[in-house]
Formats: sequence, structure tokens, C-alpha cells
Amino acid sequence: MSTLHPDYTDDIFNLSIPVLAVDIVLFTLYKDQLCVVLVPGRNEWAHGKLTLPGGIIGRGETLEEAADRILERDTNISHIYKEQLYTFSAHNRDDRWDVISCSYYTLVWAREFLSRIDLTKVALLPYDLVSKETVAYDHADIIQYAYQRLKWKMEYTNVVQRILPERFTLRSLQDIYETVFGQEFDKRNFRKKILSLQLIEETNEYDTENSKRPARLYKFSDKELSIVGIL
Amino acid sequence: MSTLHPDYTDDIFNLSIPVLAVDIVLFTLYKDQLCVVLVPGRNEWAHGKLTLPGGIIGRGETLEEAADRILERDTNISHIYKEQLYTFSAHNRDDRWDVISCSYYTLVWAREFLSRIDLTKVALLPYDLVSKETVAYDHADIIQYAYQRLKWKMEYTNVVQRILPERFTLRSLQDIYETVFGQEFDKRNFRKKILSLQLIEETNEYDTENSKRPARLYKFSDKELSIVGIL
DNA sequence: ACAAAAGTGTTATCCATACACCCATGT
DNA sequence: ACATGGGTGTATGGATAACACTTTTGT
Repeated sequence: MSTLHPDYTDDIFNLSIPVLAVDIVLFTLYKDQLCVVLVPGRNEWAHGKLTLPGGIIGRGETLEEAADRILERDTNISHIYKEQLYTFSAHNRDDRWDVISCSYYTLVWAREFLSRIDLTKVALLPYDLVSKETVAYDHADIIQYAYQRLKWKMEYTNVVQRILPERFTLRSLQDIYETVFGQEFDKRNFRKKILSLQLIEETNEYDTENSKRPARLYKFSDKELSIVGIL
Repeated sequence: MSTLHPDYTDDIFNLSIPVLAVDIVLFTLYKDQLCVVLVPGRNEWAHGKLTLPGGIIGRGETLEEAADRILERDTNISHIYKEQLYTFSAHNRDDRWDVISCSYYTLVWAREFLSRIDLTKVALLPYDLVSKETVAYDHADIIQYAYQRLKWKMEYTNVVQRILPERFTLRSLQDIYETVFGQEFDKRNFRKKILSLQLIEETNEYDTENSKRPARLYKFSDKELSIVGIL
């Protein structure tokens, strides 16, 4: 233990302190399904259920650094865009241990990351199957909360640019929204809305990979994250 | 240090852990100004500046419990509605100490609470005067972030019910919005919007305290917090 | 009677929604 | 030629924003 900060000596002498962990909710789009990347629980209290990638934060580490370190250790994915979700501290979150968890969440496109994930060590669980029966501790609650936040963020900001490749078709953008929200959107209205926001601009390139009529590729015009109503 | 949680033993053996604190941004409406309740910094690194009420979280305490304890200690206010803001962990938040701060924010109506606050121990600093010159550490940043969140929450949810008394006039409700947002709203449109949301209902009581024509008193019809567009 | 705040409706504009057909390409 | 997904425009209804006068009370 290092030297005490004078502002807090009163507290330190009266109280022992809890442990701070980081847990990451990593959503991914896989085969038109919204999935969560989970790891097998490493102890008997997890009862063989899955858990979020997580670990204890170290001294001198920021939360983001700890999240990066843990994500790399558990999933081999490094330095991706993520956002802080909430810090959970309810009593009995975890039966045996007084741990406070600062959670992060993000969404990645499976195609890019599947190659780096070792599927013998992590599971891609469809969001619809997340429940207290499949996921340990309060992690199902955390995942549900992360899903609400993800939807909000995608509806009202341009975060989606963080998960798309440089060039993309309007259809692939719409697919992401439809998968995340679990509903279909009118193609014309969706395109009209997206284009009117001036977040993206057309290029003169076309997607020739799929057969059928080639789709025009677009790119984001502005890399700043901002609040805009998308849906 | 208590027994180690098996999920985290790897981390624990490799790393020492940082300290978790709670800081509270307590906004209040005082003389038509949005103010922040601050306390004098208790050490030389605060350079005589003001700081947010804050302290170290204890083992077995939830963040909310710690926030309540600290708020009561520093301001004599107990068990008020508050929301978690963000957990700050940037390097060099605090020059001498590796502390991660989970922050909470709330808004109270000065009239109710002024009697309980000891104004020789706490300061009410108008939000406009919050800056790195007046407030220590990164607390000015935290306050600014809390202000953004407060505005969002007031624009899109019915939180405001948490700070109003049981019965209130539409004018006092509008005053709160105008003070927080620093702008005036059209009286007719404001009333129309609020009433159309069906969040509040009229009573047959009138405010007779002020002179001039007595204003009808209203009450909230629903105590649940929900997302609704107010402005 | 007058000052001061409460209360009340209408109109114009913008945005969201609903909806159906033609186009370019590969097979 | 046909099957498949890409691409486009209009009309309607609902929400928002702008705007001024009458009412009730205390002094």
C-alpha cells in the first residue's frame, strides 16, 4: 500500500477498501444475430456458466487500459473502441467476494474479429439466449443493461461508424441496425434519414463482391462522435 | 486483505490495486442560479481551491451507500435521489495519488436544503464560475460533464419530479428548466407540452403565498422514471 | 385604477411515416 | 429472360414553434 492521500486519511483509517474489477460486454454481429462474447467461468461459484471477460484493475492502470489488457488476454482482441457502461456495486453481486465492477461495452463486426478469436476459449452467445441460467453472477443483468445502452447510442449518435469498415454499402449499414434492433426498417426512409444527417458521403466505388447489381460504397465524412437522431 | 476470489487470483498476484473513491456533484437552484455545492480542499495539493464532496468507499459498502455517507458527513443532507455519472480513472487526475473516482450527480431545490447546510463549511458556487481556477483536481471537468448529463436527463426524462415538492405551480417547473438550461421558453408551448405528456395532473389547490393572481398547483401523476421528450 | 403574474388558441412549418415501381447485374 | 438485390419520390398526418391578449388578485 502506498502513502495515504491526506484528503482521504479519515476514511482509510476507518474502513478497509473493496476491490475494483472491469468487465467487458463485447457485442458482435454474427450470422445476422446479435451475440455476446463470453468466457467459461473459472471457479465453482460460476456453476459452469459463462461470464463476461473481466479482471481486477491494477495500480497505475486506467480503466480503459485494464479493459484492453483483459480483452486481449481473454479474446486476443486489442485496442478496440469501447464505452464505459456503469459501475455495479450492489450487495451480493458475487456470493463470496466484495467486488465492484466497472463495465464497458462495445460492438464489433464478427467478420474482422472471428479470425483472431480462439473459439475453443470463448463463446458467442446470441443475445436472446442470455439469461441467469446461462450466464453467471449478475452478468445477465449487465448484458441487458448494455444492450439498452447500445440501442440508445445507435439511435441517437453516430457510434456506428466505429464498427464499420472504411467503405460500406447502405444495405450493410441498415443490416446492422436491423440486427441490433431486431426489427426491419423501410429502405427508402432509412437512406433518406441517414443521408440527410450528412454523416456519410458517397464514393465512386462499388461493391463488386456480391453478385447482382453492385451497390455504391459510402464513407463517413466526420470522425467525431456526436449526438444526432438516426432512427 | 480478505481471501482472494479465484477468478481474479492471477491479477491479484501480479498487480496491486488502486483506491476507489466517490465524488458527488450536487447541483442546486439558488436565487435563479444553477450552483454546485463544494467543500474546501483539505490538503496542500488542492491549493486552496474548492473540491467536490468525496471520500473513499469502504468494504461492504455499495457506491450509493458511500455517496450517502459522504454527503451526510460533508453537507448534512441525507438520502437524496442521485444518479451515477461516470467513473474517472485518467492518469494524473490527482497529482500524488492513484485514485479512481466514481461520481454521482443530482439536483436539489435550495429552499428545502439551505436550512440543513452549514454555509460556513460548504460553498454554493454558481455553475458559470466553475473552472480550473476555482475548483481543484479534475473536478471542474467532472462538474461540466455532470451538467451535460443533467440537461440531457431533464430534456428527455421526467427526473425533475425528484426535485419538486408534492405540489407545485407550472411556473416553478418552468423556472427550473429555464435556470438549468440558461434560456427562456415560451410559456404556452411549455405548458402545452408538459400537459400533453400526462406526467402531471392539476389539483384544485392554489398557491396563495405570492401576491398577484394565485397559480393552480399541480402534482405528478406517475412516480416512475421514464424516458419522454420534454423540451 | 393599476401593476404583476396567471392563463389561454391558432397558424405555419418541418419532420416522420407509409407506400410501389424501375434498374443493373450474374446466371 | 429471369431472378436478385439496388436504387428512387410523393403525399399525408403529427409535432414543433411562433405569436398577443384577457383574467385574477393585491395594493
